[in-house]
Amino acid sequence: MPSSPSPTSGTPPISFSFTPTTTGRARLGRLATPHGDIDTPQFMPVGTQATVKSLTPSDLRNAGTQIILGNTYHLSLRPGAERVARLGGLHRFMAWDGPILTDSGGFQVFSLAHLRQVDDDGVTFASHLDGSPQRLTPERSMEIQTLLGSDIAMAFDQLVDPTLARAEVEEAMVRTHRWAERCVAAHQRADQALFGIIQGGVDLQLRRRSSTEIAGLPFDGLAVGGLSVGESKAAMAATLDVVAEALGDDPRVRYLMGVGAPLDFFAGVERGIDLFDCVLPTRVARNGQLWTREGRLNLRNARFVDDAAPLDAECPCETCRDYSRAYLAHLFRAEELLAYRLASVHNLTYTLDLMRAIRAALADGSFASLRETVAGHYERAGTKPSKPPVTAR
RNA sequence: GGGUAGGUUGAGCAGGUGGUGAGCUCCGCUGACUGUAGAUCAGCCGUCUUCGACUGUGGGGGUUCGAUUCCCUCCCUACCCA
Repeated sequence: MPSSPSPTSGTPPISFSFTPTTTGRARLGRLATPHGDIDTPQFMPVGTQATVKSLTPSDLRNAGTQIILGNTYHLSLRPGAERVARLGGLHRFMAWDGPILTDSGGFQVFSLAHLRQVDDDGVTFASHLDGSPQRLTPERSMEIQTLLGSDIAMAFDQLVDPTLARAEVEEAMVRTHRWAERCVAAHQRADQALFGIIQGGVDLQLRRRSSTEIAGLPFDGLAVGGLSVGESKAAMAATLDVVAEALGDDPRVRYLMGVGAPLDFFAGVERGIDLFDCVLPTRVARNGQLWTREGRLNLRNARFVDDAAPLDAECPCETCRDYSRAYLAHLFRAEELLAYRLASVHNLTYTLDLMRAIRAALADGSFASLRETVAGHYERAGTKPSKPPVTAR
């Protein structure tokens, strides 16, 4: 059956090389793409609609971004994949000349569950913009991603709530496998990589099976999907362990989709994950939550209105270099647009610096102590007191 | 001086022509956010000993079993006329 040849003929669109480390299954690597190289482990900011919200490509570069994400579903609705292609492709359209990975629309099967119907051939969405029917199939998803011209395309998958009955999780997984074969068959471009996605919820048997199935296809990279959707940290870790075990010494790059909380990086990296993406750093930034070496700060809190200190004294970003917490607190209260940019610049810089620190720690064997340090930051301000004591100042 | 419309919990408003005014929107306080329908959402937002109780409709007085509502008077605001 899927003994089809590699979708690429001649030189592969990407190449990945890595060296193992002394830290669990963690590895240090380098991923070469048509638009540049990426150090791994690496974090990819999410730019769903051809923009990482509130940031320019130059902001992204300054924060240390090496690769970003775009989205099939959103861009096909607006402005339209064919239009993007006519305008020179996604890189040119959004003026980002670094690598781009496009998601397949699979996540919207989950996040827009109330707006779609799934069948074995594909998914019909009621557009969240105007309600018009929109059909997404593995073939159309491949076509859209080709039109967008990303460096890395993702297979079209179905993810489900892992707490559903096993039969439902399995059904979505099996469907994902069939779609994966169709994506491989439909994917034509030689200069675009294609990653497969492992599903199976938090059922370890299903995950093992899915890992083997997806790894059996000629994908350029392997992704773990369907996690960080509400399951426990322990369940995510156990699932990643099983996947890592099943993949064995498979040399392809490994991508954990949708994970981006500081401590989650450590859990992924030590289980062999090379790539992460997440909306979390940028989304929470826009909502006033800043990640710092003092933990999570909610800049909307009254305690910051007179705070002349920078967000994070050790952070090199523009926000921390030039502005005070009091100023940011003011911007958030006044709903000034600059708040969103300055906050996003910081959280992204923080996140990418953390990934860099993780790579350095892997290189010198200090991963465990780095994790302890970061955990300390978030234990203080990150854990929510169930009932805060009456505070007197 | 005369007239009109008003004075409701920080602000702005609903409501209320005799029988529970704590209802809304801002502001404010707190929390959430993990392949982005979210620069969004949720809770709280008079006081207290907070599964309840109390106070409160500009001030004062009157009628009434009962007044935010009716009557008298005073004060304040906006506008109109002198």
